[in-house]
Amino acid sequence: MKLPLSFYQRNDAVLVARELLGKHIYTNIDGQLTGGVIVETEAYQGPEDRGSHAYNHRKTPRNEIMFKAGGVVYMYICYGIHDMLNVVTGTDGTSHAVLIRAVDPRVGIETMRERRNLFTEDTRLCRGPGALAKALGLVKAHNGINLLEDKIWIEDRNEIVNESDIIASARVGMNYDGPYKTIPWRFYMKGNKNVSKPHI
DNA sequence: TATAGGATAGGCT
DNA sequence: GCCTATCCTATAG
Repeated sequence: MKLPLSFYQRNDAVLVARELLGKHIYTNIDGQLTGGVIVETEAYQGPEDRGSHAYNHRKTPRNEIMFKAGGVVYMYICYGIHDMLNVVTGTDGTSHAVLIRAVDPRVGIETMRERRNLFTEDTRLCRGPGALAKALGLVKAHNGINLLEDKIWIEDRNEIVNESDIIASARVGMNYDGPYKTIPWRFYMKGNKNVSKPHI
């Protein structure tokens, strides 16, 4: 059921990002099981990718986990407020990763609402990378956790995702010029209400 | 050591 | 649609 290490350790983060759509992500944190279906991802691929923290082989205390073999989690804080969840991919020494940007919530919805302070039906529950990390109970301290352990993991439940239901577009928040600003490495499920804005 | 700015989200106009 | 909280990190001096 859990995706095997071989899924993550391919040296093609763009392919992994696409294939993570429709997979089920779970966390078991503070005794609470929460999870849902991944509906939006972004790929960050290699030292040439100007959008990546590992651009130009940059390796710092923050991002060194990106250089590990695939199948572990890379967590970092954005804008001083939001914890971001990434899945490290590729073989040892590469710096590929996939940012999980949105989840269709399925399990432990009450727990996720409490963590998010949303107490009614609200499509914002896991919409956006900061939102889903908070709903799933993930913080920077979870950096480096292996996806084959029992704190956070991803399962293939044999749900078919049609190619025609996948939209590829430019990644969000790329504030610089060059080809990596517009390269279509963001993937999301067409029409899904849990996909973050902007819808381009 | 100092400082600018970020792979965002939520609230307000 | 615009504004900004909030703080860690990367980078320059």
